[in-house]
Amino acid sequence: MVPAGFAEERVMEKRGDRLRDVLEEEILTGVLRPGDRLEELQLAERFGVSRTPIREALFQLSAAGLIEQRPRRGTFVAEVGPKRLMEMFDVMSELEAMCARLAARRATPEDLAALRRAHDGCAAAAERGDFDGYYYENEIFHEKIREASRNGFLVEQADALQKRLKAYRRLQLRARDRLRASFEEHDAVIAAIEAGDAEAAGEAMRGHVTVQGERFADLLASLERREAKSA
Amino acid sequence: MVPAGFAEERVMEKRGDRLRDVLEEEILTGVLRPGDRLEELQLAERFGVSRTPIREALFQLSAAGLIEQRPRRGTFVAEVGPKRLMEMFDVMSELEAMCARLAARRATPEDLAALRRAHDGCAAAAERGDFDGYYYENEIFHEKIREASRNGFLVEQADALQKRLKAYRRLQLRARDRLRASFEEHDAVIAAIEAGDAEAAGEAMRGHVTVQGERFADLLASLERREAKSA
DNA sequence: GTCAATCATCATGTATACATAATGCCGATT
DNA sequence: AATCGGCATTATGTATACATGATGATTGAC
Repeated sequence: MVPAGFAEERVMEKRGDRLRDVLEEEILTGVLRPGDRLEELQLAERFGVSRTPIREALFQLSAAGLIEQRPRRGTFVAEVGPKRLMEMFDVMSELEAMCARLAARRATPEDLAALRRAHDGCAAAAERGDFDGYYYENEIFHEKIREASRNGFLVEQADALQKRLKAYRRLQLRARDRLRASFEEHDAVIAAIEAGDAEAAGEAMRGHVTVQGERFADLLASLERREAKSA
Repeated sequence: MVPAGFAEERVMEKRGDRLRDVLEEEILTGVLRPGDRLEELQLAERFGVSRTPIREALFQLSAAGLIEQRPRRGTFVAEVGPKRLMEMFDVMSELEAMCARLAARRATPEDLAALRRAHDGCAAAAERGDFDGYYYENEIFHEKIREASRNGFLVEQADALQKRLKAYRRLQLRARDRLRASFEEHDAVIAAIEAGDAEAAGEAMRGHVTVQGERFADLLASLERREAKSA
């Protein structure tokens, strides 16, 4: 029987956990690209460890959906087609909408202040046409809304799914008008949350995420068509 | 590079996968109860394998949220408190509501027929006051709605979360009136889906799942209070 | 020259051996 | 008597050795 309550115990991290973080980062940033093979021996040599912790890391990434393990065949960075990407964004939209609805009902004054700061950060980045900056501030904005939902489990789920989708961010179109449109959508969301209008907040957020997903999926589809033609 | 399309390849299952299934079943059915310790050596001996595939199984269960691994300390069947259980049911409600909404829009005639059959199964079980039977038919009903959403990713997420919650089903109250109330809620859901009213279907489903979650959480809270008192 | 079957190669799956940190016992000290 | 600290124990973390199935290259038949 394990004691019911365990506060902040500083726990030694396993090698596998650190390796997972490194590999995850490389997948999310595109150093490792969808379809790439991950060979255990090669990774073991690269990191100077045995295969055992490597396998642990791979299992964790596989469970997170970032890689795909095919027994006896090897493991590969997950490839997501347009159809599935759309499905994932549909769910993401819903989770984010739920966060926004709950945030509208439960956000504390501190939550609202943090949210407003993040929004201002987006504004500044949009103003100067700073795409990378906007991307960064945008993540904070969404994160603050999630936190304001005051549902820890929901936050975990949303974060996990966002990670899976993040690997496809490099498909993002860098259109100036999209930057402004995104910001205006944020504006509608934050206004609804501050007004305590849960339904409006949810709807605004759903639309905001969905349009982003559609753009990704369209672009991905066109890329795949091009590849198919050239192959 | 992995081939883009891989049809039905019969793949050999790993031992770890089979072990995961066995342990999962034992957790979901309550043979292994929240807080129970899982010792690798002991499990290895029990199943007649080495620790390696046992560890694989544990990693998978850990990722699924069914167990908790604390480095150097051991692994335990996950314990979920009332607060977190409520959070999880809130998310479950939302996912199921989303399934219902999508089902109302996209269900094929075959989907609707299967759904109706499942509903009739529930009716029969409720009629004869068969709690176990209703539980079984109820699962099919929900599963059919999920399938009718035609969003494979959503179905996966909903299934995964349902598994995590399933471990708490033994808390279910066996009240006859709850059986009838549940059935009537189902009736509202299926009516809205058949009518193609997405919003109504979603709302009906949300309420249906939420009320169930509240009952679980209340019961769990009362159990924990009792334990705390006796300790 | 093409195709298919056989076999060598190698990455993955599994077992075992070794390393190390957490746990609990026991005795010494206050 | 109670508490602290050291030591033995043991389960987990890691490395290595062995087993096995997938891959593809070679060879032979047509």
